Amino acid sequence: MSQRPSIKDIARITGVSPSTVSRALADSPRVSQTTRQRIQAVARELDYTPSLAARSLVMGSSPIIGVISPTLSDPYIASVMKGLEEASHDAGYQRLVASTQGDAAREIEMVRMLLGHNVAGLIILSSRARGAYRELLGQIDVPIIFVNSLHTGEKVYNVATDNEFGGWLATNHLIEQGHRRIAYLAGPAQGRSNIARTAGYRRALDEAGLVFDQQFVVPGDGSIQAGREALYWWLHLPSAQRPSAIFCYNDLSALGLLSEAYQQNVSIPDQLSVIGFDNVPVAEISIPPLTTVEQRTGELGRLAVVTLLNVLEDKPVTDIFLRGQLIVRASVKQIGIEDQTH
Amino acid sequence: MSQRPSIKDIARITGVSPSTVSRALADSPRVSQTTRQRIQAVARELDYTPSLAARSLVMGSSPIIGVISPTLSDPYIASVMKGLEEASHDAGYQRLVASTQGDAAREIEMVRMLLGHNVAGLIILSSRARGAYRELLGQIDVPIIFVNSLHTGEKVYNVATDNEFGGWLATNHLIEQGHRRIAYLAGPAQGRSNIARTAGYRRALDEAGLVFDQQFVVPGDGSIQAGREALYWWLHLPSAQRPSAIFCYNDLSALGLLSEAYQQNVSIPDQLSVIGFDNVPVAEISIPPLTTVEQRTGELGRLAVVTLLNVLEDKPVTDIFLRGQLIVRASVKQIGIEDQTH
DNA sequence: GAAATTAGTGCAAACGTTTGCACAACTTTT
DNA sequence: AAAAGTTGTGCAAACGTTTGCACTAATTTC
Repeated sequence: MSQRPSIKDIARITGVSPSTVSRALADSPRVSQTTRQRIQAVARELDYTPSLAARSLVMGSSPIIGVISPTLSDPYIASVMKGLEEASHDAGYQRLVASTQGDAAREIEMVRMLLGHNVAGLIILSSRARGAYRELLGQIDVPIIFVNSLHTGEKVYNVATDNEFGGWLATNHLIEQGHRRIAYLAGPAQGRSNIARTAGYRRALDEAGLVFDQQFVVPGDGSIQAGREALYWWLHLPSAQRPSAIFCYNDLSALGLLSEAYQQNVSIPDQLSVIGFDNVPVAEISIPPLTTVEQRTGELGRLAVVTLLNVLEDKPVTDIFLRGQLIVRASVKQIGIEDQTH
Repeated sequence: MSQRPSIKDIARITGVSPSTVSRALADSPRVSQTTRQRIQAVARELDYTPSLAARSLVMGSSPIIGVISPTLSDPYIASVMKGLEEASHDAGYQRLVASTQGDAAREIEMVRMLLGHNVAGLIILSSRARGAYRELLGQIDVPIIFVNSLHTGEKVYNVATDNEFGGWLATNHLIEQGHRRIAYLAGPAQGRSNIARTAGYRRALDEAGLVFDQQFVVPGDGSIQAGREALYWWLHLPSAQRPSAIFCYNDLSALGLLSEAYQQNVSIPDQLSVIGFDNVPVAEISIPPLTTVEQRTGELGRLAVVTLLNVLEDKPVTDIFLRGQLIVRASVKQIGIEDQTH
């Protein structure tokens, strides 16, 4: 009641030593069938829960995965978390989750705290702390898995979306649909994923023999608002210079653009084709439904855990780059040759 | 490097006892200025991080809040989490987060695990385990805060959205806009929040002298799909019997309805007014933008932490019921008397 | 039937902290 | 100059486990 029962209480009641209780509860073969059952019965009776603090102290590690994320309120993160949660639970691990609000200093502070808990490993989502790790990484002796941010080091592994490929896939789809004037609504300028998606965009253009035009890269930050502003950018272009299609850094900004287009009576996809990235749940019900490149977020989380577990078990591990598929909906229009010559 | 430095290492280096080191690091006044600084310098030098397991063991509790949630991938939960995270971080607490996939048995398992970690308290979101707690609650000596699910017991407190009020607010708004035939697209039938919103819906009808008609309560589960199906329910009604407005259990199903309406050329709000519940971020960019009742989710999370902290500090605490405001956008149309007489 | 093995159990140390108590060395009070 | 107080430090116990080692008793082997 007031105090949780300990192994000693069980020992006293059953008349054996604490060691025997410990072994019995761990189903050790070194304790007889009968005493084991007696002990387990008493444990159940007392509603015994082991002190994980004590166990962690003596074992030097605990079955907890430390997870660090810049935020918890982003649907992309939420989905990664879900995969993470399922996989870790199945493996008998719990998660200690810390969020950093995108603050690099706080990220490092969190790493230290989690290490103080003897976590078995660390999974870090979309790390914001670039160089800051350099020093720390060497010191840490638990494995670290970075999700969607690339780091190197001993016991450091990566699970990431192949953003370059995704960018290529999206752009290439637009090209295949006949588009020749294709803009890119960018994400956070310094972000790895934005840089990679931009690279994929350029490669697709290059392969199709189209010239890359910096004018067609619209600055943005992945927000709904950025999408809205992109529409005004488009509207203010002389119509002869307007792109016929735009690849958006993410679904959220694509949806913002769609919404504003509707308000301003710009018809999507008739006047402008739009493609997003992520395949968030609501992309399915936008007007028109959004064509996008899926990001296998749940899988990302799941694989991060699998990788971590493999490292812990000394199995061979390699960095993983996940490729998403194109999800074709209705925001991209096929156009003929005549449509694009101005 | 290989082993994290302990308090003993610092003691050895500085030539004092472990006790003194412990006190120095805790900024105890019982240790002299000079030794304190020397010790702290060495600690910083060694990159010392305290073993939280050891501390938790000796102190009998640790600055961790156990959080249990049915899922992590729902935007509503994500937002509550955000408020929770901010408030707890500011108070110097960490969170151990477990999710249950809505499984009551697993929820109880998680409670036990978290207790094994000596958590300072428990915050449980949208609990699915009804009666199952009865027995457990008495045993637990840490405070428990339930968010959006009502429980009673010693050291048990509630922070919840006033769903009855919200249901009333939404329905009343429709009535004020001239609607007389108002449907309700329900959520999970057994869910507390659905029951409360239904009650609010009925009360608003009653107060306006309108008769409640069970035919106008459409079964659903809060999913996008449920919203879609609701539109077909509406379409298949003889037009004379159709409601002019529908209050949806949540935004997600309202958005599903909106999307399907667009596909089927049903004009919202001209043919049907729609109001949601939650005010999720994308409600702002739906077509048309969704009128809804906000749920102050971040606040819910923040208040859960505040309540927990107050209990821990023996301050007086009461259950909290949060009321959200009406967010008027464009999915509800004002209609005159003539429009509703069939 | 003695020797060797096996099965079942207990002892005690260890994990890294915190903290009540004791103690020594000063400093102040009387 | 003795008594009383203050300041800074150390000792040792405690928290709840796990586990190597030792021990006894029963069983098997020769």
